[in-house]
Amino acid sequence: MNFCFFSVSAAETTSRPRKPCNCTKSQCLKLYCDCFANGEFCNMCNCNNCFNNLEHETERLKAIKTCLDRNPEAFKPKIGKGKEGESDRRHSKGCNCKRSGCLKNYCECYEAKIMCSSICKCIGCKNFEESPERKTLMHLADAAEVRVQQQTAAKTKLSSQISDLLMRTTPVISSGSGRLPYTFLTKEVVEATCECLLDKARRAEQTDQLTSEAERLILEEFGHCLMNIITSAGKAKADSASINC
DNA sequence: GAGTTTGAAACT
DNA sequence: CAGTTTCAAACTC
Ligand SMILES: [Zn+2]
Ligand SMILES: [Zn+2]
Ligand SMILES: [Zn+2]
Ligand SMILES: [Zn+2]
Ligand SMILES: [Zn+2]
Ligand SMILES: [Zn+2]
Repeated sequence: MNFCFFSVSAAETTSRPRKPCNCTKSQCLKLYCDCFANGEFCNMCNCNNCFNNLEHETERLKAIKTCLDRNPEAFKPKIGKGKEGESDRRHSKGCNCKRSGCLKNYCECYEAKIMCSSICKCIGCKNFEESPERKTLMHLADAAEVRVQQQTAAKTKLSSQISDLLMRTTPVISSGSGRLPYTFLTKEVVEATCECLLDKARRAEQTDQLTSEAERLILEEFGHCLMNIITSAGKAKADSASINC
């Protein structure tokens, strides 16, 4: 629904997007910092007293040496895995979880989307192939993914139909009155809007228990749709007016 | 957004 | 090596 096509411009033209860190006490020179741990400089991060940059080259190299001294494999390909002959995707050291059941992102195995293995020393692990808890979680996860995709699809459809209609009908609209052209309320737009709202309703039905809250969300979404239509109609009128003058 | 929970990394 | 502390992120409300 929002027409921002220019959002991904300056950020990652060359490198893949990395989540910015928020370190405050490590100066991004310890493995606590994900940027540093991945052998990368901090870029577009929210850290304080960051030394993980070219301006602190000396300190940085010193820190790297310290880490390497503690663990020579500290900066190795990480999750030691890949298709190395037989070695499946395995965590190099295994996790040591005690309270997460290895089914939350606290667990490095789960975070890497891999099963725990024999080298893990976790307690109460539910992150193994046959685990019912794990399967349930997976189901819920991709169900949510489907819902998001449906919502996105509905919004895209509505947007495209509105702009489509804008192209097709703009030259014809020339009513000089102060009213907006109601020709926008076509079958297509109404259907797309209903689809959008229905999708929102289905989503709310499964997440929010409170009916009043669900109604509020749907109404809010309707407001967005209506705003989009009104704005488009207004633009069309303005355009046709400028053409006539 | 504030506060809590968690486990890797660091330290002793 | 084991026990403790520190840390930043994941999570909860
Ligand atoms: Zn950092
Ligand atoms: Zn960073
Ligand atoms: Zn930093
Ligand atoms: Zn784990
Ligand atoms: Zn594990
Ligand atoms: Zn586990």
